[in-house]
Amino acid sequence: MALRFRQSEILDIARADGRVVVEDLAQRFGVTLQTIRRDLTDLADAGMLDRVHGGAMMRTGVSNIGYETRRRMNEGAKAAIARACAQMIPDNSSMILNIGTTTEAVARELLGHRNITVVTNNLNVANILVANESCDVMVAGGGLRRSDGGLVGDLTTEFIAQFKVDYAVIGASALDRDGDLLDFDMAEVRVSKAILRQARQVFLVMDASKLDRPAPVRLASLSQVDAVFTGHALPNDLMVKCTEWQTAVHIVAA
Amino acid sequence: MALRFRQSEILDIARADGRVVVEDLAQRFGVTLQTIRRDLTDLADAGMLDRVHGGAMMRTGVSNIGYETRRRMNEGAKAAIARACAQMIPDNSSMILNIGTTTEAVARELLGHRNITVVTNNLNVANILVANESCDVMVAGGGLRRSDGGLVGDLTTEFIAQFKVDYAVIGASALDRDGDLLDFDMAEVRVSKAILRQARQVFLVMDASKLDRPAPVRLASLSQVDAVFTGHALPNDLMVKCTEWQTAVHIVAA
DNA sequence: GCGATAATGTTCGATATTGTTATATTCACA
DNA sequence: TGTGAATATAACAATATCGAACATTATCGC
Repeated sequence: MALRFRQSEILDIARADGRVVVEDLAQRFGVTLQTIRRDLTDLADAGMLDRVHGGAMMRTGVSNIGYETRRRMNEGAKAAIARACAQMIPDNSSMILNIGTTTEAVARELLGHRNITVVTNNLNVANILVANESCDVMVAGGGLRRSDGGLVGDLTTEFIAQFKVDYAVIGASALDRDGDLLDFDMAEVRVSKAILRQARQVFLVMDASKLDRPAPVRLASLSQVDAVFTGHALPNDLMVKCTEWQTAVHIVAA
Repeated sequence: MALRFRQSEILDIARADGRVVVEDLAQRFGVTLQTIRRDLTDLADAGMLDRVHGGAMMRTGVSNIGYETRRRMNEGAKAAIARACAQMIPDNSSMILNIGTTTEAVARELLGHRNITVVTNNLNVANILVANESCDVMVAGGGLRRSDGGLVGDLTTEFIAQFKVDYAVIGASALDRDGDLLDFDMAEVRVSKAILRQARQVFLVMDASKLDRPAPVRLASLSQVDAVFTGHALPNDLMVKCTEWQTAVHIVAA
């Protein structure tokens, strides 16, 4: 998009004040409200501003918004998947929960469990489980990623290595046709690998949106997973492999 | 959700003060109570605030009556102390913040600092500083204490030992006449001792209620502290000792 | 100058926000 | 546990803002 003269000035003002008001701009530039609105919609479409009623504002920390959107996505399905997974986890057991909005849903479903120990590198999981008095929460140390409340890094990996738990409940960004679990971030994957090593049983929770989409880093194979909880059936060839691998597949209706 | 102007300001205020009051906001923005309530409900629905009777507060996760009471105690004084302390901490520096409602107040005052690294064993501090995009947050791993969001235990101590920072900002439960800092919990004290070892300068923040009351575990001596920020003057004999020890004492008016 | 194209202005129905009022809830205190 | 005050919710009316369609004006290449 070729920035018009006025538009680039609007951006300057927005950067300085954090926000702009349609009425003010119209007056300042001596044009009609409609013209300013057109400018703002253009700028918003180009992703340089967030349009709001009456004006526009600088982009709010992309992080939170993106995370909120992801959290809302498939909310019902995630809750159902999480419930199915939580039902397989008995009281008086220990587990690790990693990063991901679906594992957070599992944490919510664990609020009623008694006498459990949860190790997590997800700050949101910790915040959720504070409400369960009968749950020991161990927070893994590490650098806080503000996009999703994840704790990642070598220190996190080392921390995880100190535990040995009954269950690992993990999410993944993607699952490809070969049955490989994929993710976007190297540091996060290192932590997740450590989690797999430290758990006697591994549960994968994953909503349907994760099926067959690309992500660069390989985390593990479905063969290393004891049970998958997901919303839609897996492709047939994968189902066959799962049988070979003795990986239980739980398809959960929302 | 597209945040309205007012809503994003409300969020800023909430982040700075930890909470907002419907009546105050209505007055400040010159709108009716109903409008503010609608804003707060929206923000709460979006998961950015927790709605409470009469207003809203930042989500702490830690919802504990005792903790809330402590946090409210001396609120104004704590904020003033925290501000004085934060002013001594420059941009581009690293620091450790430990457990305590006063250190949390310091975290709020650090929301405007640029390019800082904060290591903390306090989940609330981490939750607060998520809002500062220009702040690297390292969360120390360990067992989560739900009474105050503190992370404690040997793992926490080990984690802390891996850092070396410019400043330690610590709170203490009590300060006795000899200038000894005291606390209630052994595990927490071990962590705090580790924090002292890993910092080049030590700041103690403490509201007046901590003066001269009993607590069983000795954490350190004022002589190990570089500067104290507190609300009321220390007893005379202690002031003399502080001069000997070259411990700066900043008395902050609320 | 002329036609084509882009930018702006004008108008108006649709939508979003706020205020107002009446009615429920919740809280603090006895 | 009950009571009054404070606070919250819901419904509706009054404004303000928006977006689209079309008319008008400016700009550009020829």
